[in-house]
Amino acid sequence: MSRRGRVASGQPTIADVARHAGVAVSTVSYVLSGKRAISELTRNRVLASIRVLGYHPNAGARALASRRSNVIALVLPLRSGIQVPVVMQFATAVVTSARRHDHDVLLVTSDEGPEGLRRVAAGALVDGVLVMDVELHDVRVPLLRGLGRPSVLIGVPADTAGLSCVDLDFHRAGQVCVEHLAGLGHRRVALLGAPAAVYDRGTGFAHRTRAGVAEAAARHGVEAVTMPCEENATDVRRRVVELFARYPDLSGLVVQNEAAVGAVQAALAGLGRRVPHDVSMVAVCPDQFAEHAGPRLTSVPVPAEEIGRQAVALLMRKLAEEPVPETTLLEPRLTVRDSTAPPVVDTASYGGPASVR
Amino acid sequence: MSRRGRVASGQPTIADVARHAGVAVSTVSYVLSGKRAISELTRNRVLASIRVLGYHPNAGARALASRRSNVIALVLPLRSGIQVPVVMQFATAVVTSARRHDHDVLLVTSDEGPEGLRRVAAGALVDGVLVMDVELHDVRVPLLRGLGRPSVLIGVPADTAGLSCVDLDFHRAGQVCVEHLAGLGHRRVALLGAPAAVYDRGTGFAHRTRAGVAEAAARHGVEAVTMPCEENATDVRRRVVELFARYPDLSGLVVQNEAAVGAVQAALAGLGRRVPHDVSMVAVCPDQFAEHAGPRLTSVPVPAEEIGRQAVALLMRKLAEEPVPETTLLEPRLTVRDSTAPPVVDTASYGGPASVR
DNA sequence: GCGGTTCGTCGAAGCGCTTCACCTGCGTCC
DNA sequence: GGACGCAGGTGAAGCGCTTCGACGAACCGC
Repeated sequence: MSRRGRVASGQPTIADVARHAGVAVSTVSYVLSGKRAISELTRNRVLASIRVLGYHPNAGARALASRRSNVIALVLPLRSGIQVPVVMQFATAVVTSARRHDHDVLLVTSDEGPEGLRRVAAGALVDGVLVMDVELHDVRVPLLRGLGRPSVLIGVPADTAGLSCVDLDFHRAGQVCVEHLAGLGHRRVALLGAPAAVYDRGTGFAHRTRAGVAEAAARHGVEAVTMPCEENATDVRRRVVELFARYPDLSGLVVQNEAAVGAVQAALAGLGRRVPHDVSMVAVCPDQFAEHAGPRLTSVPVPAEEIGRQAVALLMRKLAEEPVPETTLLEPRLTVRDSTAPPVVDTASYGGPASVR
Repeated sequence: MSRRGRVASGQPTIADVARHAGVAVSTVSYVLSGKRAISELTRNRVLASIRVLGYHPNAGARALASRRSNVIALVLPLRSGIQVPVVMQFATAVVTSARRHDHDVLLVTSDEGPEGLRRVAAGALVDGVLVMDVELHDVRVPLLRGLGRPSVLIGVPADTAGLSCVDLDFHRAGQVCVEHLAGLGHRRVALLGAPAAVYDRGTGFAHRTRAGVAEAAARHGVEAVTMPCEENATDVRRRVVELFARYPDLSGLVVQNEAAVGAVQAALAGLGRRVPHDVSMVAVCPDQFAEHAGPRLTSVPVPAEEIGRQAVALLMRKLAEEPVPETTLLEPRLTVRDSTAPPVVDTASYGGPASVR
């Protein structure tokens, strides 16, 4: 007796709607799903009843019957060395895109470990999985392969066989930065990278950028050195000082650590090196950030929003059992602003480090 | 025919477990839920079968039958002026705590508007709701009251009747900062607050802090001015310059804007004002941040983790239909570090602004 | 040794939805 | 004009789980 439905939960059920509209339950279902043709007349009656009763389909019942929860899992990294704002951008892009595809997002943190993934996937709580912050040799990768649910990685592991990955082409990003500096005439550049921990655990983007920098440098006859870099002012300062002590002719800097950019600028100022007069600087950071820095930074943004959108789109295609490419790499885009310039060659007009402090 | 179960989804069902263990389906259920006494022997047989078969209960079926999804919604703010790292801390604390209570977390963004809340709540996708970034007169508040599901707010609206709220006691935090400065002997202080947009939309924490600052100042005979403050270096610099131009005797600063702290320091340095010699500064920011700044900052942290944990605990108690208090305010804790000191009174030994630049 | 408990287990009735098989009428095609 | 297809609708069988009532067996007090 369906009076129970109303008594128990307070929410009207599909049966209430059907009764109110004078049609069968299945008809209501078809109106909602659009999986069958329904006459204009009936459809409108049903929709009216839905509105009048304030009906919302019960997610559990729907998931049980259709074997689809319309929820995807987003596995977020919550450990040291991550770029919190960038992660947040990903997350919001993912949620927004997922909603457009009529899906919700379940937040799973990596500190629950792979077990969390298995739990939500095996229990059919989620239809598919989005994994962020993928390492080159990630423990979750074999698990994903045997999960029995579609998944998309944000980031690219060493072996992509049987997976789908989306990311900025960080190799290319590294190249682009160096090419820009080389084109301006710089002959020695340095990459101030992610924190050491990020390299140590083999995070793809850090390694790929480094490789791209090295490769482009070799190709353009530029000397390139790489240094990991923590995010606190103290460490940044030490790194920068060390860098210029060791390589006095260093004139170009690639900073791939948004959180450290401000500290790098401060450290350079402390050394009396002006940007871009004495040293050029290109940052891998969001455009908004680059715009507000002083001077405005030549930068390559990580298109978090675009990546998140693509990742969701790929996952949806996999859920629909359409074929998708294994790897999707987005082309980096370098925007020239005020922090890069040709190096000073005329030592006579050189107003650099020595004259200040 | 339960062969269908295995064929269709690949996952073993509770019926498979029951058959394998030679017991009734209900017995397996009771083993899992612990809602009835089960003999040690039977329990072990069932648990063994579960392990052997790799059984995971189907979330949809469970939700349908039990009217509990074991999922809570976390409504995150994703708009301008928020403190991204703090929000992230909240989120991770919430996810971690929720997992300890055997719940998962569904991410809902505010930009879907109140409709998103209604959707997940009415559809029984979630059992309860956690709302962040609450405004004094939040449109979601009336909605929450009529939602028919338990909710907990992180932040405190103007009218808390019938709600449950958790937050740092920002009023007290404002007081504590001023009391510390007053105790050191400062006679004119300024609050560099959140971005103007945050005040404009009536976000509780910003208004309460301001009120606390004003009140404590009045009580201690201190002059206090307040200025909203954007997060980019340009605006911060302008504000700081303006502040000291208008109030040359200003010697104490309360900065409630983690993202601006670095820029404030830079601006002060630019004006030739040393911290803490010429101006004392207390920040509302995470301890870790305060520790790494130079000089180390006297600060009041927002205990995001603790608040998140409490919020989840409250929500769980509401789900269990236990009574909970309307408002839970956490006492702020001020840690004295190196950025505050008594003001310079001996003008003879004053080596401040005028002598530099 | 006989009612009354308590313990451990079982069977079956849903939970609210989707989907399949089926039915009816109607226009269409040779 | 009979076979056919199709649009539009119905009923009922699950989906995999929880939970209620029932039931036998063991245990209690007297």
